[in-house]
Amino acid sequence: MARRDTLSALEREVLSGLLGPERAVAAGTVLIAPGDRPSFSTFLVSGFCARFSVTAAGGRQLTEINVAGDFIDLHSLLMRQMDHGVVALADCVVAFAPHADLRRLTEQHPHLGRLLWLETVIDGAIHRQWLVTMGQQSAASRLAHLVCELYRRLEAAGLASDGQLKIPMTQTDLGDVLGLTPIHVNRVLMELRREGLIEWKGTQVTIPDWDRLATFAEFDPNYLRLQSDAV
Amino acid sequence: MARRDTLSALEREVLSGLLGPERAVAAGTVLIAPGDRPSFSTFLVSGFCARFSVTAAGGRQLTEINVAGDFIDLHSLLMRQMDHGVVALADCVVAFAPHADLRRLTEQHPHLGRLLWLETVIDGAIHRQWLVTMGQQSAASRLAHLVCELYRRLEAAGLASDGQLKIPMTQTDLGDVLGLTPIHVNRVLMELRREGLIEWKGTQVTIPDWDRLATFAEFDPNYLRLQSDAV
DNA sequence: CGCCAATTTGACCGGAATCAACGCAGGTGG
DNA sequence: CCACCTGCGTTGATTCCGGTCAAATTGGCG
Repeated sequence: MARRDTLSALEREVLSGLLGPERAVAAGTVLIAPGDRPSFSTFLVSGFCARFSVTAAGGRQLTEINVAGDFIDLHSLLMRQMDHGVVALADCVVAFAPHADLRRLTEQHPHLGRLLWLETVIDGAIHRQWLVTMGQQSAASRLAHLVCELYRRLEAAGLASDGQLKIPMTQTDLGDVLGLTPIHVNRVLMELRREGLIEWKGTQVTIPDWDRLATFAEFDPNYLRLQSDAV
Repeated sequence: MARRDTLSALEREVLSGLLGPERAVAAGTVLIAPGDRPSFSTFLVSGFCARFSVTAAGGRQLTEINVAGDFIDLHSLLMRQMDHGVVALADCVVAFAPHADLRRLTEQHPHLGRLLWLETVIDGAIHRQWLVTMGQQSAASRLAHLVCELYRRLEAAGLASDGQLKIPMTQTDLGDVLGLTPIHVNRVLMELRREGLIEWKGTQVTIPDWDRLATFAEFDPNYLRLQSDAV
């Protein structure tokens, strides 16, 4: 969160005192089920997880990917009952921040409170951008856009550089993000490989030419608000 | 906002002091352009407007519909530069709340601040639900789902009842919400009419059998958080 | 080695886009 | 009053992206 605005020493101390002990979580675990009423918010220390909703037909839609450094259900402080679930896509380490402490923080440290608010607002901006890609872009552009977004976010977290990133997701997971069948994800991925836009082997992904991929994906990082911006 | 939690007399007074004079806005006006850095947030007194993004190919995606009683760019208090625009779909009346006043409010009245925060969090929940319908549902279900959402939200605002609501949107607008061409919106709408799920004449929409429509749309109003819930 | 999950490939199908008209109302001006 | 225009809604013919069904291949791991 420190990358969004400068923090005082006191503020840093308050933040670090917020989180309880760390806990390891295996890939595939449902961290929070839809309909839950958690009394704490979950901070993702490391790993990959995703917000999901399930439809009557059994389909699963992932609505956001969370990476190390994200609060994954901060909004449950305000919206008591979860409208979606959170699943670990890879092995994760998480830590919990009790809602009571978070609420006290917002009252005693308004600036930190605004930073937390900003985090939830950025989640909304990510959702909006995904809506734009879902409604207006081809399957290939959508996949490329997702890779661009993950690269920039992982880079900001110090987990990606030199066009290299790890995406610990199966093609089925990707389909659940993009609203595609895993078969079609595969076809589209092969197409991106043929075009030389992307290399993808296991979880290791390489972007040989960022500008070409970003252009193809119509990716504009503005919505991620990765630069510092006084709040 | 009063419908989300009970407010004290003082809080009601603070809220009502927040808004400047009202201003009428004609249908089609772009209230806020993408990239703007507004110094105030806009409250929609009456009318219909929508958040939108534009793609390189000239496509327009609407990412949320706003109805009377909504703050339409509250998040610009935190996220300075707009990641999207806001357009009036019908004639509207709006009023402005300066960011400076909003910020002071959050510091002096934490409970009201949390209610404002909740409003932005609900925007996120609406975005997530739209992502689910975009990724997992047919065009017909998506259109039905949109009608269900608008009905419940207009009902909460006292603007719909008895299965009757006004939706002042063209089929092109609907296509920009659903990610469809206006031609296909028309075909899908005719299908819903044939099935007796919906009547639609001009802006006047009738839902003859709510349960049947809600089932068809897989609509669960939970995400709208229309009931009161202490924050 | 054998199992199981994930990936890859192929044949075929269907929903939505595209292109092209046509109908219909409200408004405007001669 | 009627000719004309314009935006919106409706319909049809055709194309194509992505889904479905089925199966083969790869690869990690006990």
